[in-house]
Amino acid sequence: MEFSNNNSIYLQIADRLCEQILSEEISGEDRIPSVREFAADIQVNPNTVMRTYGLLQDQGILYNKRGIGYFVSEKAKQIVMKTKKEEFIQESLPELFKMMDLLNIDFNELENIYQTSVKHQN
Amino acid sequence: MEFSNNNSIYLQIADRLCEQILSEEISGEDRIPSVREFAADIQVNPNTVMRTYGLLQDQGILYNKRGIGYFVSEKAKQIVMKTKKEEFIQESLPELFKMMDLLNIDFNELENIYQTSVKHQN
Amino acid sequence: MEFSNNNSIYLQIADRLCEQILSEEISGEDRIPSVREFAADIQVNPNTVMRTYGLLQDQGILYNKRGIGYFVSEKAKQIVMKTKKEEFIQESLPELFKMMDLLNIDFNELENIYQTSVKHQN
Amino acid sequence: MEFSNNNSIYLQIADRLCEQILSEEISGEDRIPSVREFAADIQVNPNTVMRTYGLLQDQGILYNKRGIGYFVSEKAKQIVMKTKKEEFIQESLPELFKMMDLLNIDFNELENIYQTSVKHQN
DNA sequence: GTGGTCTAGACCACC
DNA sequence: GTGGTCTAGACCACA
Repeated sequence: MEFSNNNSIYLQIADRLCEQILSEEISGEDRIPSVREFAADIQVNPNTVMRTYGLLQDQGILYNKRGIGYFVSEKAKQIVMKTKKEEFIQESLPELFKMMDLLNIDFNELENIYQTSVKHQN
Repeated sequence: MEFSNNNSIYLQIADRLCEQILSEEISGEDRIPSVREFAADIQVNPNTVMRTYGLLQDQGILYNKRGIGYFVSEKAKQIVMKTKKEEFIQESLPELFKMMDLLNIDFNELENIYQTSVKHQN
Repeated sequence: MEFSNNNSIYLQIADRLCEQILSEEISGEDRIPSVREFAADIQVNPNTVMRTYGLLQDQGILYNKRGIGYFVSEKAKQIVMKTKKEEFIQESLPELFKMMDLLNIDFNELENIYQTSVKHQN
Repeated sequence: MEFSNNNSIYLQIADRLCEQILSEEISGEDRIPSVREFAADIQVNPNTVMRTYGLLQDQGILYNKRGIGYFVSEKAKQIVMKTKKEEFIQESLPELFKMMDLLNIDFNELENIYQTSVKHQN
């Protein structure tokens, strides 16, 4: 796994897990890899993974069975959905719209780019 | 001037100057405040302002007349426009579309939010 | 390490690192000393070393692994070579030839000085 | 007149005057423009020109007749020649040869470039 | 441990 | 007055 330099690694890992939960690649009650295993897998310091798991646990997205491992909680998708949506609407979008204004990009142009990008996904 | 904690101060200052260039509050060949003056103005250490000015100079947005001060370069707006637009299209937009996909937000919904936010600006 | 007064310290450090890269004392993927370590080593403030590392990172000569340290990038030698060679041919040489002209030094004389200086290196 | 950012302006002016003396564009006992006149001519602060004249006066290249102006001294060319030649051989050349070594440029290559540049002057 | 940022204060060359 | 550099020391997030 590759990491950008803008964001801290443990947050990038968290984001990736959240995406997998949203897209249901992993879902309620699945066991996720152990800290060490995951760390080895993505070539990262175990402390870093620990930090990710801790964060997601605090948010109720993961839970821990002592001695066994970490699991995706039943409400995980719901929580992630809510959190991300709030963040998206209240933080990302306003910034985005402001940028569009400064760059003189109107909504039609945005729609064009969107249609194009959707086609490319097929 | 107030600063958020997510981003370093010197970058926030840079962003602010770029916005002023885009909105033509300051434009080609204008002299901008001296390092010390600006620093006092926004209650920040001169070194921090120096860092901002240096960064923008490296990007060709500002230039320096020795012993006189910093000036907005003729092509400043053009450079800022290009840089920010690339960043927007290659980084912000893909993330936006990905997020819309994951959060099940379709384009109509986005447009609604956009229209609302535009109204609020007036 | 000793520093001349003509040039700023952080640039002299950068030059030294570049020379070591050219002469392959340090090469692709090597880790270089941490900011603090290097600073202590050459008796200079950490900020000054930080500035050097930052500069070389901007040029693609160094890169950073978060929390681990700075490394010489794979293409470092290539980049340094290209940069320095351009600088040499487009700036140093024209000045050299102009100076030779003004000082009435012909090419044979230059060659003599060169041969002498080469001998002294052995 | 345009100035580079690497060197202080007053030194660039001094260099230019020295070149004109070496090439005999201006020579022994010529009167050179007054500080104000020259400053206006090259669009520079009079203090800066003052500094140049002062420097060259200290080196015996210019002399001043009070109330009349600055003049090129009789031995000007001789002095400039000696000073520049020493500087050239003891400072510029060693640095140049070191660079050639690091960049793997041998003397033949240098000669080729020289021949080419000489042709282009004709 | 690593880098990154910021402050405070100093000194210098230069215009 | 201007920028430019450097030091000392602090604090923080991160691996």
